[in-house]
Amino acid sequence: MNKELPKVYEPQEAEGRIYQKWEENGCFKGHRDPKKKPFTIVMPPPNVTGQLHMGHAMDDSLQDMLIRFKRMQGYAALYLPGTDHAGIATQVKVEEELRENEGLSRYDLGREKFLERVWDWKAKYGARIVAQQKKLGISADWDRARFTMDEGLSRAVREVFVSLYEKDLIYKGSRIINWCPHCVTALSDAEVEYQDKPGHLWHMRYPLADGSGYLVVATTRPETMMGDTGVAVNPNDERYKHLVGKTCILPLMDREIPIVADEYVEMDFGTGCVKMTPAHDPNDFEVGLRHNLDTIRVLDDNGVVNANGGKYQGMDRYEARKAVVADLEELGLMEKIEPYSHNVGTCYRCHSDVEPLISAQWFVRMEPLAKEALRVVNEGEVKFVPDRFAKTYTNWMENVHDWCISRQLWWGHQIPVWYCADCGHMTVSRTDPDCCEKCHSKNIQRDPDVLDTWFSSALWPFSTLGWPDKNSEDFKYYYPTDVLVTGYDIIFFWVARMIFSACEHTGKPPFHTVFIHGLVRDDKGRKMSKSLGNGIDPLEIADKYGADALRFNLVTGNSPGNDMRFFTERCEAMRNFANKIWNASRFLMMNLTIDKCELPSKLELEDKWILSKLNRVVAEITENMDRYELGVAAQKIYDFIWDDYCDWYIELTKTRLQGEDEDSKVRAQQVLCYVLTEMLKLLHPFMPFITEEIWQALPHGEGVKDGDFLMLQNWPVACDAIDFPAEEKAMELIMDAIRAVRGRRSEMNVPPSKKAHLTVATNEGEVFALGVPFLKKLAYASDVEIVPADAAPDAAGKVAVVTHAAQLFIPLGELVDLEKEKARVEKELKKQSDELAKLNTKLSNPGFVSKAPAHVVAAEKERSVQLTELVAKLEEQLKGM
RNA sequence: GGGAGCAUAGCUCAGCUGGUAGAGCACAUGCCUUACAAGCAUGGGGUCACAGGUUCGAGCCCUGUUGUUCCCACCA
Repeated sequence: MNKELPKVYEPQEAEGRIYQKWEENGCFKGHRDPKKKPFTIVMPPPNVTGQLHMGHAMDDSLQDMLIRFKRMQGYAALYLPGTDHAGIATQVKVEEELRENEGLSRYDLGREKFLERVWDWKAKYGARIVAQQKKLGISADWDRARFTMDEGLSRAVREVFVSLYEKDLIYKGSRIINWCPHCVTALSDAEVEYQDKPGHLWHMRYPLADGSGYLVVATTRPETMMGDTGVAVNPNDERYKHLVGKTCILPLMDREIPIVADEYVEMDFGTGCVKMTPAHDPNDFEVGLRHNLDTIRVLDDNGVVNANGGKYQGMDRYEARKAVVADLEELGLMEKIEPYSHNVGTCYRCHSDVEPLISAQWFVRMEPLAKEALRVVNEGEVKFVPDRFAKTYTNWMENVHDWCISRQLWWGHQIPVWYCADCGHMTVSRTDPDCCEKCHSKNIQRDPDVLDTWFSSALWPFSTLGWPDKNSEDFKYYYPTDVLVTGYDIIFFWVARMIFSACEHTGKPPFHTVFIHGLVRDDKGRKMSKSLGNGIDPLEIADKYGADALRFNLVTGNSPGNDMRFFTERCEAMRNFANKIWNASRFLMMNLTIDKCELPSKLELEDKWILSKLNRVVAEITENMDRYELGVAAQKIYDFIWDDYCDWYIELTKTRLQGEDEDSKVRAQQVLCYVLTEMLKLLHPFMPFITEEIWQALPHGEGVKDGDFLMLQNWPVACDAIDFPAEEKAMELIMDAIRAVRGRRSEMNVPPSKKAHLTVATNEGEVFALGVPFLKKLAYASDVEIVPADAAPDAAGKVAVVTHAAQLFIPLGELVDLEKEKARVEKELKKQSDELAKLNTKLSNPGFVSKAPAHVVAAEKERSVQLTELVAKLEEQLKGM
């Protein structure tokens, strides 16, 4: 009945085949099962702009590990995938393509035709991303894949917009917003990235209108001066008190502007005089409101000086800066120019400098929404893992400004507002109106703008489940979802907005846990980016080392929330690990005569040892998974498989497998098979492909039918029946002896092929009697003689090794350099007696004995006894040399 | 100006509620031991940034210092 595994595991071949099997058999599908508890993860929808990068690979892998774990634990698991229309990002890409291929702009095509192109793009790249995720083994329910501009999701967007408007939580207003002149659209605060850039502080003279001299203003942005409508000073500034209420002449424009006093001005910065440009600076705007200053916009939507800019009209903002500076210098009005580094806002998509300017836009009123969003986090209804990110979240939420949601783009959810040309009324409606709701004029026009792409992402956890359809079975069963997995870089963009949106519209937080991970960086710690060209393609890695190796690499070696560096060599190590399991399984298959996987009733010492260790590792890994310590869990299964199972247990069973005793042989196979099966389950969330492949080839236990899959087997549960602490300890005594003998032989460069007689002097005779075959095989003993500890042979002419439980003697006298040997024993003795001295100091400390927990004291006492014995043995040994 | 992270072996990083410092890679030595040389065995290598404090006991908790990274914030 033994199927043979191919000699080499080829992930390239196996992964696609296995994935297809899973998919064909509906393994990924979420089923609403009233008898089961749901466990739901909504996938953060990747943009349809391009392809999967390493960050996605990590994000998706972590989610897949959680969902596979929960699925095996018997939850009704739903992993809901999808993609995001990604407003600006996608529109810009399609525009670029259009320009490069056809030399056209979107305006050449017109809105409708252009949008057709974007839909084509979406079809192409959306599909590509899904294919890439499948390569990584992502077990999402693809039949339910959603897109943020699907009909249902668009309905949700519309419902949310209108209902917020009705509650006066959405309004239109003219305010200073962040404007990207390159993308030609408004941006929200979150979409501005501040960069420290070197610039200058220009000190410019503004002559006083009464001809009594001039004052000097300092600015980083001289090109906005045409829009100046005042100069402000601090009311307490003795230098300028006499000027307040007077006016000065705006150079180059010859406009008379007032000098006002406002607390906003810092006396000790610059000159203490600040030019006020209310149309192009948020602070100046506020000051302007307080002092009734005019608002003059001097830059148009493309960042070019407009008709208000006098002779600078038509110049780009940077050209205008140069021209203004040059002209002022010529007029002798430039007092000085200082180098000055300052924070410049840039567009998060194209990194052009953002232009603050006054503009009529739509906003979400944040203060009322933030309240509940803060409460659910503060009261623990939503937990962040690691919890320090809760603070990041609350800090932001406490200081959040109104959210600018309108974008001057075409690709996105068009704002459901119609303006009446006759009465000016705004009709805001869930369904497209054909007339003004107030005056019934047919002369209405829809707002051309679309919504911020994050407006629809904010609804993702419930819009994907059927909301606002109140009768949606999916919504009723799966909502709220369970865990949201994402990087810390989009807490503000997305997590925060999902939380307040869900609270407002569904009355519940969208998930109970936010599992935050860090960024994947390159091997030098730099962010992977297109401009640096240092991105590593996850698909290439998966191709070369296997998706399993890639996933394992991404989950181990870093802790939650911290960035990780990506080393290709580590993938190699993980590939080697996969190979290790493969070969261990292959070895087992080669020796397999059983056709059923079940534990025998009679267990040997080494069987109990491995089972007991397995039992503990099951409990620990399960706990680690429950606590989102995926990296720790992965490390533990790695160690267990490699060290305990492969390096020890398989070696320990070889004698039996190759021996004459049929019963013992079969029982060894049974335990090997059982433990391997359990290990495969534990490893499956991390390495789904190879574990499935091996499991399919193994004989199975009760209840497993043909055509079953490992991915749907039950997660192991720890149980007392295979907990054998005493045997585990006993086995370790033998292993200690083996290690000790190996160490001695290795130091003396004795090859394994040279077997030697081994004498074991011990009080644990019974245990060591069981260990004879292991000592023979693994400690290279020709034969083993066990004597009581007090009957230890004379060490003369022998090499002696000492462990806590035994003294071991090997007659290798002629190979030993006696002086070297003596030095070694002396060193060992010193080490051990130092340790013993330290321990005894501790034990003689009354504070320790009385205050430390009893089990700790007991353990230390026990250790002291053992160490005392060990030291005595070593001293004795040294005496005989 | 606020807030947070990090500092542990040559490198990259783990170290869960304080109780004998770990892994991978690299390095050294010996092994083709019939699953695996993508391997096996053995070994070297750490004042856990610094200074205090709490504790019987600190890599872990507290305070401060230094270095470093990041986030937020309207100082022209």
